Parts: sequence; structure tokens; C-alpha cells
Amino acid sequence: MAASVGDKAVDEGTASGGRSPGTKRIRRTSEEARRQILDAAEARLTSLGPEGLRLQDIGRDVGLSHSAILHHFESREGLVKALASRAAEQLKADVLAALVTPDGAAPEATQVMAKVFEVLSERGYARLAAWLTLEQRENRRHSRQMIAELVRVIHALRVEHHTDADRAPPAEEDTANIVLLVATVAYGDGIMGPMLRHDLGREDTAETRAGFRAWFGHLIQRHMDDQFEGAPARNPSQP
Amino acid sequence: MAASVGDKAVDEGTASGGRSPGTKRIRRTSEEARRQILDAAEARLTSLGPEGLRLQDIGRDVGLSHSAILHHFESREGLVKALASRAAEQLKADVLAALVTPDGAAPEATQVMAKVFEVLSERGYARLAAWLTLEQRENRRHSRQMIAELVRVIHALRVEHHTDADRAPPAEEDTANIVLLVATVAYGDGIMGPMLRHDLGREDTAETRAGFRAWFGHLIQRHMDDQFEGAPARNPSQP
DNA sequence: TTGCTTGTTTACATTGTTGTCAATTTCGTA
DNA sequence: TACGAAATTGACAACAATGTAAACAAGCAA
Repeated sequence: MAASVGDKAVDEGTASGGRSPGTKRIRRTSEEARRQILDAAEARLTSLGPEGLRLQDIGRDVGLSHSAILHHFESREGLVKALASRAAEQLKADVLAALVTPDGAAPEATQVMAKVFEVLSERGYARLAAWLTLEQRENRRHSRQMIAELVRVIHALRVEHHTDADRAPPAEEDTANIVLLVATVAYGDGIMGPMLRHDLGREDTAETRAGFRAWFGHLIQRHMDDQFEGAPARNPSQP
Repeated sequence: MAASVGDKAVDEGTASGGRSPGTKRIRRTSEEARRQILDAAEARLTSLGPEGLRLQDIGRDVGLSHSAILHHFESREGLVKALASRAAEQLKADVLAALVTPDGAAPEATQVMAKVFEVLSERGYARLAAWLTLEQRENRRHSRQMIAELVRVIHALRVEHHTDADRAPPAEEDTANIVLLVATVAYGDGIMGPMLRHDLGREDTAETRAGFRAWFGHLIQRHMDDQFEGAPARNPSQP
């Protein structure tokens, strides 16, 4: 995410947000202004939650009056819509990018999974999406496309790698369930993960997060590989 | 969840909510009033999202003025705190109840899992908790106790059922990961499940929800049983 | 330079929400 | 029945947030 929010308590500024008086007003291009505003809004939303999304506050973050924001987005509603739209597009782009390897080879399923987690869980999109979902005002177009694509690509990979002739190839529904599970876990982890880890007595560090992801990854991988027969009863979480 | 919210567009009522004028005012006990108010608030929160939590609206739902709500909960903040507290306690009670079988026998892990899903995902607690988490103002005491208890009980069950002498008993960390995973999925499913299913082209019916849960249950069960060697490569989602 | 476009601001209107307070109703009880 | 405690209300205060309108200024083009 971008835009600093931490400097919150300090500056008074004018009543309607904006830069400190005396300084020259800076004029951005329309796109730049929109980008900055969206960045700040996103930062506020993920760090402070729903209540953090006030036009004056956002304006103060980027050095604009709240009126300028209204000028660029028509209304607060328009800002939220734009925010949802951009987040969905970025999410889609990031995840689908993980499906394309530089050399054109087939991507590893675990790699894709890691990317989904990184974008959704680590980078805060899960919280954003959760909020937008709770407010029931998002646009599911991008997500739908992405999920379908994911199932398609991953299932193709599974079938391709399925060389064992005396066993049935995986059903597409199974792949769909896997994708559904991974997405669900990534969202759930992004939203409630820190709390749950805390409740478990674990710290919420990069290590513990990665540890859980790895354990889960093994679980999925083992299911996908169907290589249950030779696997020892070792615990994958402690190699 | 209780309290109807659907009858929203219709009644005008007085400015500050409450019953339609002319009818006698009814007097509840303090506990009853608090219960009704919390029910209505909970219903609004889960069905309408964060913005649905306005004192006047809640008052209108239960036939009270918003002042009465303030009288019972001091402030809006107090109401939200009480809401969080009660939800957490109910969740804990419901889930822990699933750990105690009527005949004193050990509970089935899948039963417990089903209960967790029912309470968290089906009954709307996940959305509630998610909102409270996004607002970062919940009380984690109950959850912490519950999770620890869950890990303890389930791990005891695993060790007890672990009769296979030539294999290492499951590590407690593995059990913790399982609980973490199930909780994460239950939350994620409750919050984003309907959307994700929709994105997958599935309807969000009791069947599709149950189908996914069953598939996931098998995955977990198979992992816990560690019975990978003899299992055929059948797809558990289509028996 | 002149003039146009448009990002930007200031001041204000409007609306909605929480919170306060005194007055009123209801019910249990002395 | 009368009294008192407590639930409930209605009107109003205080404030915060969105939205509007007119004026200002920064850049670009003729």
C-alpha cells in the first residue's frame, strides 16, 4: 500500500483538510490526483478500518481539500466504487501474472498459491475486499474472471502432470474445490489470521505466517499429488 | 439471529425512532430490553453491514427511541462493546458445547468441525467478528480461551486414537495448525464464501455449502488419520 | 500576452447522528 | 393507594460529514 497515514495526530491544517496555508498550491494531473487519493484511501481503509474513510482525512493525507476529492470522484460513493474497482483489477493482474512464467513453462501450483496469499493476505486486499463485501457494494466482475481462469489453468496443469495411467485423472470439481479452499484460506487468513494466531499463543511474525502457509501448502500439494501411498507419517510443519 | 429488519422502508414513526404514536408504551425489564436491542443490532450488522448500525434504526426495530438505547448502554460505543462481548460468549458456548457429547464419550473431530462451521459461517458470527476486527475494537478473551481448549481436546483425541505403534504420534503443532486452518476456513467461508461460490459459477445453496464443507472435511480427516497408504485415488467430492 | 481549461480552495448549506436532560409513564411494593 | 425506582420519551444541543457554489490559480495554447 502507499501513502503515509501515521502522521495523523499532528497537523491541524485548514478546516477542510488540504495543505498548510502559505505554501503554494500544487497542481497535479487528474490521473495523478486520483492515484494519490486512492492510495491514501486504501491505506486508511486497511490500517484504520471503515471509519477511517473520511474525505477530509484522506484530503489531509495527500494535501488536498475534501472538495478536491469530490471534484475528482463526484461523491464519496464514487470514491468507494473507484477504490473497489482498482483493488479488484490490481488483484486480478497480480494473481494472473503469477500464472505466466517468464520462460513460458507451466507454473508451479504452490507458486501460484504463494502469490495468492501474498496479494490477498499479506498485502491487505483481503481486508479491503472484506469491508467492501460487508458493505455489499463491490463489483465481482474481476474476481469472477480470475477465479475461473485459475481453475482452468490449474486444472490443465493437474491433468498434464497426471502421468499415472492406472489411476483416474482428477475431476474438475476437485480442482474447483481446491481453488475455493485456497481463496477462502487466503481471505480468512488476511482478515482474521493475526487474531487467530494471537489466540493460539503464536506471535504474528513473518515466520509464523509463512510456517502456516507452508504447512497448508503441503496439505494441498499432497492432496493434489495423490501421493499418499509412499508418504511417511512425518509432520510437514517441522522438517 | 433475531429481530426482523426487512420492514425497513415502510414506517415513518417518530423522529427518534420508537413505536408509532398512539400505542401504549411498553415497559420491559432491563435485561429484556438489552437482549432485544442486541438482537436487533446484530441482525442489522450482519444483514446490512457496518452502516446499518444506527441507534435510531435499531430503536425502530425493537420499538424504542434511540434515547432508550443510550440509557441501557451508556453510549454507542458501549452498545458495540456489549455486542462484541455477547457474540464472543455465545460463540464460545456453542462451540465448546460441541466438545461435550451427551454420553460423555469423546466427540468426533468432524462433528466439532461441523459445529464450528455452523456457528461461524452459517449463523453469521463470522461477519460480525470480521466487522469488529476491521474496526479493531473486539475483546479477544473468549476466542483465546476457546481456541486453546479446542487444540487441547482435539489433540488429546488424536493421541488417544493413535494406536499405530510404528508411527510417530502427531505433534501438537500439527493439531494447532489444523485448528487454525479450520477456523480460518470457517471465517473465510462465512465472510467471503457466498461471493467466492458465485465467482465459481456455483449457486450459494445449502447443498453447495455443505458439499464444500464435506470435501474439506475429508481432506482434514484424511490428514489426521494419516491413512494415506491404502486410500484409493478416488475423488472424495463425488462418492 | 491573452484567454481558456481545469485543478483547487474557501465558505457555507444541509443533513444525519450521537448525546443530554427534564418530564412522563409504568410497575412493584410499602 | 401512594410512593419510588427505573424504563421510556420528546425536544433540543452539539458536532461531524457530505455536498454545493463561486472564486482563485496554474498550466497550456493561440
